[in-house]
Amino acid sequence: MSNTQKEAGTASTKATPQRSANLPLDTILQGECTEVMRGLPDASVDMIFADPPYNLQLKDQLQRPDNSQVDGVDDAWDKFDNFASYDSFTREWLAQAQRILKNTGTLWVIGTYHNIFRVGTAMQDHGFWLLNDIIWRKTNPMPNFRGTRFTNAHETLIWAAKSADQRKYTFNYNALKAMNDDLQMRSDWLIPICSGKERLKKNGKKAHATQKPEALLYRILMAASKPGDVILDPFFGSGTTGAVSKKLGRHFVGIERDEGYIAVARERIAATERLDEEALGYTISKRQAPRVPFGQLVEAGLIKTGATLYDSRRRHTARVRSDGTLVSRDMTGSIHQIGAHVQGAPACNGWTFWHVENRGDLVPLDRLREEIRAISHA
Amino acid sequence: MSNTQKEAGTASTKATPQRSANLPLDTILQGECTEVMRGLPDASVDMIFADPPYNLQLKDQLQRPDNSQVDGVDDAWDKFDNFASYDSFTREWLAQAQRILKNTGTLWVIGTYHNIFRVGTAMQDHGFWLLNDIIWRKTNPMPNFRGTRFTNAHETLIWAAKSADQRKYTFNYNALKAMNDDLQMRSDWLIPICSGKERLKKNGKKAHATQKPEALLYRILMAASKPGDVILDPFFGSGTTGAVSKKLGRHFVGIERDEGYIAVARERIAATERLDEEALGYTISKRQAPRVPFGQLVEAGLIKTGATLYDSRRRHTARVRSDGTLVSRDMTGSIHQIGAHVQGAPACNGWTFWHVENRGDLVPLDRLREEIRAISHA
DNA sequence: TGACTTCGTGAATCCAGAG
DNA sequence: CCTCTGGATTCACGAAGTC
Repeated sequence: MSNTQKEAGTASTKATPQRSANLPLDTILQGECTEVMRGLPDASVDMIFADPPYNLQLKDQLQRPDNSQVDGVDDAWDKFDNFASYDSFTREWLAQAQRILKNTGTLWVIGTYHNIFRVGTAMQDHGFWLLNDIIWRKTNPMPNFRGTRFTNAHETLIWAAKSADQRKYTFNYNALKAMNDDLQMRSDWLIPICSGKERLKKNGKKAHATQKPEALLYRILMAASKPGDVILDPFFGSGTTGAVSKKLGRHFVGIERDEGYIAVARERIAATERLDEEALGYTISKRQAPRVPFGQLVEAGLIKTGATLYDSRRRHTARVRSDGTLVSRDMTGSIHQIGAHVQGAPACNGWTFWHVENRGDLVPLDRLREEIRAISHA
Repeated sequence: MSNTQKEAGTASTKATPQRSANLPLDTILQGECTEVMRGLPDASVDMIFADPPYNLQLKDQLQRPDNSQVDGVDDAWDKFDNFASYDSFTREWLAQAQRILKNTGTLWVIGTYHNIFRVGTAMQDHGFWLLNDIIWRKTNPMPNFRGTRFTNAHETLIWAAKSADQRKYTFNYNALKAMNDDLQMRSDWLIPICSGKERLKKNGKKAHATQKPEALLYRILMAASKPGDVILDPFFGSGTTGAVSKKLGRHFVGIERDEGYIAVARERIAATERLDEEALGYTISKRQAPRVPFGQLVEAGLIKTGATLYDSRRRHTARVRSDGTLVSRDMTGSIHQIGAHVQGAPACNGWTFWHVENRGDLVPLDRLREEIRAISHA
């Protein structure tokens, strides 16, 4: 720690931020969000979760960029002025977020209709590439007491990659699918609001007005980060991001202005335990598994040269050559090429298309590949 | 019809728009959205539903795992050079929409993450007052075929009043509550996509790439318009807004550029029938229902002078005086005032707070009021 | 007829690595 | 930049065909 950012609880000095060479892990930095972010190194964090102010009472929370006070003028101008200052605030922290994020990293922002449209627009303008907007559906929202509107029963999250050409972001597709009864996870998530024992209290009152449920952060971290990753939360608040990061074996970096919230968050995180390795395990996708060429199955003797392969309905056949290529009636090539060829399809995954016969049953090549992987892993 | 806008099928002339004195009801005006809107009078429509282009930025053809092609939106009307040109397009039609809308009217816009943030920002900048964002959750969305993102399973609607000081907009709270098993309607709506018989075909192919389900428009019109109201749809497309407006006894004004879509929509609307009065009847909002003073219940004998009232947990009591005021230990006043007083609350709805005892059970005053209304209505 | 299977399709910013 | 290739990847619903 060598600059204006300071670890929670230590004294602070106001000075020009100097960029530190590396990140202080699993700590809370006290200070203004944008200012502290300026001190963090380029391309250093794997994921950012941001829960910025929702712009509900802007005058109390924000000032113009030049720190001047917003005057009481007529409503329309006043409103425009508020939006403008909120926008500049948003664009400043987004610019820092984009700089700090690794190329493979993604940004999550949560908000409501008061602010989320402005945040989304700013993200697009900065070149973030939107991947999804996610709807957090609340099982137990506060009703609309006056009967003047619909129950505001959701909040919106925006999930974005660093830029349009960054397509290699972290997304644990299969883990999320597993969490959803083996169906692709959708963009609408049903999660209760934070209440009961999870809700942090201080002197009998809620410690933070907008504490997010851990289940929400759990799903986000499971989806878009890996164990050991560094998660930045520039609006740390009561520390939900830190607590869930610790639970899931991720590192966190929190930024928070309010010393009171920091104290609450530190205590909370200290009381949180990392889940054990078994609980941390998650479904990895085939994409992450080591590549196994088909020829290796022939080499290993799992498939014999000259063996006949069939598709699942025995409508097509091909024979295996010693170099791991296939031959059909009029063509030779890879398992994929021949699979595509016999079907007249533009492409084909030979691993799932072709089968070998075993005591009358057809076994897909994919299963033999799994055996190879299990052996070489052991 | 006296200006550049023209009814569907008639000849058109390009000329400077002159504003017409009144609206051509239940017709489709052919032309560019903003240009045609310039010809419509100020403060003349009760509700606007807008389904603008989403500005999707699709690159290559997408194939399903079975190698079939996805028939994506590649229409010219969805092509914009960049965000700036989409924004100026948006701001132009929004400005007209705001001018044309009655003070009591509301605007609905639908979109996805590709465009909705820009639309929402522009609406706020124009002074529209956002009332809710509504999530249309699709029961049967298209999956993400590549396993690269979450299933994009929803679209977002923004519902807004004309300006922050327009609070007397139309909202049929009770009708919506009745549609939702007597629970307050939430901001997330589960509705299937438009398919099957409802989906309009032309030469065996879908007539419009983005036809909206009638159930969606049904709920919107039930919520935010009254029979006889005028509904404007500046992006009329296949005419879902027109068809549902006719069904529900509303008038529509459609604007559409494409003659082919107009032909489809006209035929569709001609084949649509207005629902009968019984089906049309909906719960009258309590705020619109005739006001029933508490004293009227006393007058009617439903509550006896001197009777004791209780809150639902019998923690507080008050006694009824003959003039319809209540008396607690140290104060007299209306049911609302005394309800607030005994709780130490700033305000209280006495109709739901206070109960009378009936054979040991507590019955809220609200239920007795409903009886009065039923009697006086008959 | 009925149960069962197959096929088509929907507002979609939808691949990664080697050479 | 490019091209080429391996190979990973889908849910709900309606219509039509099959047994």
